[in-house]
Amino acid sequence: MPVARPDSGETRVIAHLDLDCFYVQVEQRKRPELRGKPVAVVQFNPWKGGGLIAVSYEARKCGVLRCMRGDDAKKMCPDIELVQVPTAHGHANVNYYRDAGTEDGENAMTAGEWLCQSNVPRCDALLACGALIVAELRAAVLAETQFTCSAGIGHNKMLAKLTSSMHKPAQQTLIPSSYVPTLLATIPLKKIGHLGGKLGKSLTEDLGVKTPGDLIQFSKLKLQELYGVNTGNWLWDVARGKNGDEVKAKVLPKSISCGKTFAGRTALTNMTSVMYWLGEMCDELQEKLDIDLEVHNRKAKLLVFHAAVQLRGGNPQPGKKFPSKSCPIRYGKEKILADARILFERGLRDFCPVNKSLSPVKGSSNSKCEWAVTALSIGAGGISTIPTGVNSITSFFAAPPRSPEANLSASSPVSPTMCRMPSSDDLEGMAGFLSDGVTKDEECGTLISCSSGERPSCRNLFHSDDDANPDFDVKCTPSFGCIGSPVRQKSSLELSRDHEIPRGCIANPCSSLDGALIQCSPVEDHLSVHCRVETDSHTCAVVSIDSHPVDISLGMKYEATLNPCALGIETEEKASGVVHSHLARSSSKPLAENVNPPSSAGGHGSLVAKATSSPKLKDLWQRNVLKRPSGSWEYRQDEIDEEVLAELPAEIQKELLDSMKRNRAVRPVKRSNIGHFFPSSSK
DNA sequence: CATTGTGTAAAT
DNA sequence: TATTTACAC
Repeated sequence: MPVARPDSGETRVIAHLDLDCFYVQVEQRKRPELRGKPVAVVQFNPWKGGGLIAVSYEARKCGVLRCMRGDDAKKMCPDIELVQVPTAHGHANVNYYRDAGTEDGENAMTAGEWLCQSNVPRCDALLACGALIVAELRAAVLAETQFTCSAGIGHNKMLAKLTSSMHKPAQQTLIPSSYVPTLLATIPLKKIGHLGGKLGKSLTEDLGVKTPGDLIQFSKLKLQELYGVNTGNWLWDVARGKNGDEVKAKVLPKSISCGKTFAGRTALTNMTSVMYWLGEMCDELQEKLDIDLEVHNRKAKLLVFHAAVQLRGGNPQPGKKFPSKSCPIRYGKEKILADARILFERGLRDFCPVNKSLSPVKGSSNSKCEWAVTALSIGAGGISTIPTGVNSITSFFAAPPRSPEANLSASSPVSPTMCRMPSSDDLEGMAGFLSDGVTKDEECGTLISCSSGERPSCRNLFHSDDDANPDFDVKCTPSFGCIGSPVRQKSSLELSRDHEIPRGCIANPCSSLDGALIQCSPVEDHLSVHCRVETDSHTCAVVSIDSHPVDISLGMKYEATLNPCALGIETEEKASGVVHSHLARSSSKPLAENVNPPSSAGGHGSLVAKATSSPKLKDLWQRNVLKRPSGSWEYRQDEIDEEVLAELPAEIQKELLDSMKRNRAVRPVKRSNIGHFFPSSSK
């Protein structure tokens, strides 16, 4: 069947979704009286009121910026509410509640209006279709989580990311191809990903380039000469709003680390305090590793140590940095601590002037060489799935890694094998896969990819907290095609629950709930939190609670039905217990990696929690998750709201309807399945 | 003294 | 390979 393709190479529709000042929204949901107010979330730090890590839009109007100190924010905006990240604070006042971000921009057009203009090219009409879907998706996110998000819709990742932040909060922006040159000539260069640092600066200094559009005057050759072939080509594309990056799956972290800084007078100047803090961090690291082992069945291979150290006395060579050190990792708090100490001392020997070579006397000061540690960090790298089958036998008999000291003299240790990086072949397979309209996440948002005539699909939201772009002020004009707020805002009206989805270090105990049911189903990537749970049989299970309607609190009793599919067991099993701690890692992974073997008692694995709340939400859940064989959050064309469909021009409506018929005829039953995650096997 | 703490990826 | 550097959120 002949489909008219635009002659431009770019036919993709990519959307980028981004939660608005996410930490603030979490606090506001917990304390509704904070809604509509200037609020900032501060990271714990007694110095000058802590550092701001998220700022509400009301507070931004006063000029409050992320990364200011709490005290300064208070000066600029005396009414600001500063909420501490890790502290549990619980006065639940029922005050007025104002939903943020419901107001549309004055001159914003609806997607339908914009689409009905006569001069809209076909490729941009596709964008508008995507925009309608994204508006629905955002409304669904709001309904399920109470969080607003913003979105950008464009022909590639770069444009989608760029525009997602243009009309925050709670709005979305579509970037038609015709507007790209104007936009690129308008915005600061640093708004483009990877140009926010030194490369962007040198571009401005070397070439006087202030906007991405300024780059267009330089030949590909010139850019290649100055910045290398790869970067040169990339820059040449940037100038034209082109970007070939594919929407890739969010994968599990490949490393886990802990770090702390000791600024100014808090710097550590003796071995005792260094060992104290290293001990804390090693404990924390080991706990994270335990969790990763339980949840993902993975182990790390490498221990990496880094510190920032100042030399006080002697001859502090300017510019010399404390070296990073690494060694094979040995699991266990004490072992990690012992090895970290060795790595630290090894670094000190390299770092300190030779003539002052020191071997710090245990537990005493470092009188021989006056150093001050201003930062410590330890990490575990080379994390990969534990080998199974035959390999597990060999690894069972393999000698565990020795301490780094032992390694000095002994034969070479087992060398850590890093995770294989995707090759270009992989990426090619992925490209075909993606053009089928399957969605994959990236680290800071959800990207939705759909191509003409295919069923657009999307998967759930992943959080990001980057919307600090106060200087980013592009006006919304009709020709720009700004498409205002959630189309289906109404779907949030009947929500009156008080659920909580903590994330990251916001792991406060949540408000109570009764009768929460934890139901098992395969986990996809979501905004999520893991809870360690004690089952009746004293087995530790780790539960991954998803971004679905759910209330979780520490100490909460739960009942769980363990999904045979997710756990690799034959029949359904029951488990119950108490939520025991919040963990601070969001997770996302292909379904297959989520399968854990059952343990001897009770079993453990990743579960999805589901609360029995309002009928409306229950319906949402059932429609969007339970019926999906893979648990993915797929959007079916024939489930697009009729009102949304009606907004489209007749021509597009017809095309959508036809394509639905085709899909039904060709694939009567099949929806998304996990085969999509394995492009290499299908191609 | 003071943009923390994490994490990825590529260069060297 | 080990370490450093750059970048992002």
